[in-house]
Amino acid sequence: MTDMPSLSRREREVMDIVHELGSPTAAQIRECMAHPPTDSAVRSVLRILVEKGHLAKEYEGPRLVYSPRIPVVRARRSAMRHVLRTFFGGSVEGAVATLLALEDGTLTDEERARIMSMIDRASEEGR
Amino acid sequence: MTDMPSLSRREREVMDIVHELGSPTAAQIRECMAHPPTDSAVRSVLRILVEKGHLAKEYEGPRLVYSPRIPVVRARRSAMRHVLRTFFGGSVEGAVATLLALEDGTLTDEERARIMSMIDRASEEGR
DNA sequence: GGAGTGTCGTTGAAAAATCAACAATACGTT
DNA sequence: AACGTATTGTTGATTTTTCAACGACACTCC
Repeated sequence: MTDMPSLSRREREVMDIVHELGSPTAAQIRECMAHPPTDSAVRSVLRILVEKGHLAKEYEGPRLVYSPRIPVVRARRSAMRHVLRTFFGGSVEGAVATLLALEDGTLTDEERARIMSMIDRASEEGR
Repeated sequence: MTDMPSLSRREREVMDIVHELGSPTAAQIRECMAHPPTDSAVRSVLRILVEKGHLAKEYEGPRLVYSPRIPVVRARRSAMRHVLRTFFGGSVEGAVATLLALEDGTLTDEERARIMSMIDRASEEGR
């Protein structure tokens, strides 16, 4: 059904960076890597990822950029579902708890309000 | 920033399964794999993971089980922080939104209430 | 006892991934 | 034109990963 784990270590690293940056160039991707190999090495990975159908290559003005072929929304859902499953046993409550406790994610009043109303709406639609 | 993933595809798959199951045996791990290789193949990966210090091997009664050496709480935070960063640009609001929208995570009234109060508490403590 | 079954560990060969060297192209500068 | 620099794509060698084949051990059932 959902066969998509076939990404090597470098391939996954690159995919993550592309998701984080949106539509980066090869050079930008390289800059973001933990231990960047040669420029040509990065290009090899990029070529494979395009061949495998995970990345799209297109000219944005003069420069060549790479972007995910799977819609961001779907990728987000998939990633979130995965951590929910493997680290929180499917408990949305637990997941939200550690999300809120992350020091780097402080909420503004507006954000808090919007999240509240999201929960309200979710419970109204409650199947 | 000190990210040294250093896990191959199979290694990551096994680590995820161990996190999901808690303290599984080698056989249980194999059962959970998408495309399970031989029993001995699984054991090779397990041995590597113990050598690398990612898994601990111990006897639970008569049987040998494997468990993560990094505390679950820390692993959860780390995993959540990673998806928050790479898929949601650090937006807690966005992350909570897709979390609530996941079809497989339906909330009971109690859960909903607890999440609400968690958010309240978070905003009180908030800077 | 011994034949069958389940768990465990290691070895070595095949397959895949990683990467630097290289070649090709484009574009501006002198 | 000739040179330098930046960006791209490919090849092939090295390293890592993946995995089945084995061997050892414990235990059960006949």
